[in-house]
Amino acid sequence: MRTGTEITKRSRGRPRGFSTEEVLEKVRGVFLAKGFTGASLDELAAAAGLNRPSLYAAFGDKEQLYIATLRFYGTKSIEGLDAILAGPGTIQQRLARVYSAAIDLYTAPPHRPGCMIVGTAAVESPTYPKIAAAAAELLAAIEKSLERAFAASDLPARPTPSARARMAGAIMYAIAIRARLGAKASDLKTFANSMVPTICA
Amino acid sequence: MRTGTEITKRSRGRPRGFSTEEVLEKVRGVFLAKGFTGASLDELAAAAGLNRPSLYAAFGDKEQLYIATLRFYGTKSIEGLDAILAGPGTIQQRLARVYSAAIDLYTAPPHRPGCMIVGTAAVESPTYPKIAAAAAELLAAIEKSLERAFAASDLPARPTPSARARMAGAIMYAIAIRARLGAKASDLKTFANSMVPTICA
DNA sequence: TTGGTTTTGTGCGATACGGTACAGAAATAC
DNA sequence: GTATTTCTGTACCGTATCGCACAAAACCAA
Repeated sequence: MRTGTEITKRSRGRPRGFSTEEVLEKVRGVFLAKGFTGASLDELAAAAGLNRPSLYAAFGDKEQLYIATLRFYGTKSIEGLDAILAGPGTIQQRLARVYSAAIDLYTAPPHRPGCMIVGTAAVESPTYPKIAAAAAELLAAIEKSLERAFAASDLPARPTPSARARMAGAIMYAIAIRARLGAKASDLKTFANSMVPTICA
Repeated sequence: MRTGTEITKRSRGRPRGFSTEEVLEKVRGVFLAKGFTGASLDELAAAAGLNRPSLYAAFGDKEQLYIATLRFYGTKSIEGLDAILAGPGTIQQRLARVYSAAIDLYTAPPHRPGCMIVGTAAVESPTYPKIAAAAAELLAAIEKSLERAFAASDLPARPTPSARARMAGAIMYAIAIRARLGAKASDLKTFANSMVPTICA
């Protein structure tokens, strides 16, 4: 918890020329396209609009910057997920909306990036345990969010909400993979729509 | 098809001190653990037991070596998949056997590597289109294999065999992701077993 | 104004990387 | 035996990489 952007205003020295969130947002694009290992600090700094030493001073090394970006991305995504699931309509309609929104993000031009967790964090897991832990934590949070929605729905008690959540999550991860490998958005939407009734059976 | 290991025996000059398949098998371990970008030619050559120039002469650059490894891995995997699906038992039993075998491979020590396509090829897709194409081709072949098995089963005509295959594939990819992020084999097997009746409903 | 404090940006250094040239070694063809 | 062809291994090149020193700049407190 070292946010220190809003509250901590009494900075003694020269103030920063950037906001942490803005930097993470810009850097995310590079990490999402190239992955953690494939993204160079030069590219990251250029995308963020600042120099390597500034990046380094603000976030530590590349791994910490990546994890901060991943957490930022994940938190935002889960907020979006919660928002859709808290919206109107049947659980089927809300789940379909979740998939539709995810597919739009996953297949966004020009890179069809898929999901940052599934598409870039997974590959680094054996080498960087901290990345693996952060990614696993985020996937768990995603499934918790889904589980809450299923538990609050009027679906039959079996399968359990957590089993439904694991299944719904699995479908989402598979969509992310196929998007990154080039699948068309329309095919993914057809697939997602065909899965919603099964998940909610 | 440039096998040239068994048939082509009339090599004019000095014979190779290695077999293509052996090298691909050894190199696969490095690519699987580190990914394409993360694996260095030094590591790959050391794992293969030969020097960089020999690797380079035999396979071209790193990308070609990776794609050859991916195709080799994928072809072997699909052969194994076909073999299990052609075995005895109900389609439910055979599908459960497929997942069980996959989970054993995906959670093998020491790295819990998951699947090479899902775990390492996906991240490179935006940067290396040829890798993306090879990976997508392999996933399509996996789903074709599953589709044949469903078509030959006595399951209801709806959902269609191809829809069942996409779903079964999606569950497999999700398992691969979660394995690489550290999920326990037992949890994955529980999940897989819970999905088999749904896929075969 | 003066001193203290933090950020910025240039520039550097050490290393690791992918890829290759080149000479020697091991086999076959004649 | 000699020539030819192919593979092996050392040694190397240019580049890109991560990470950091260091001085100048921008701000606050007194």
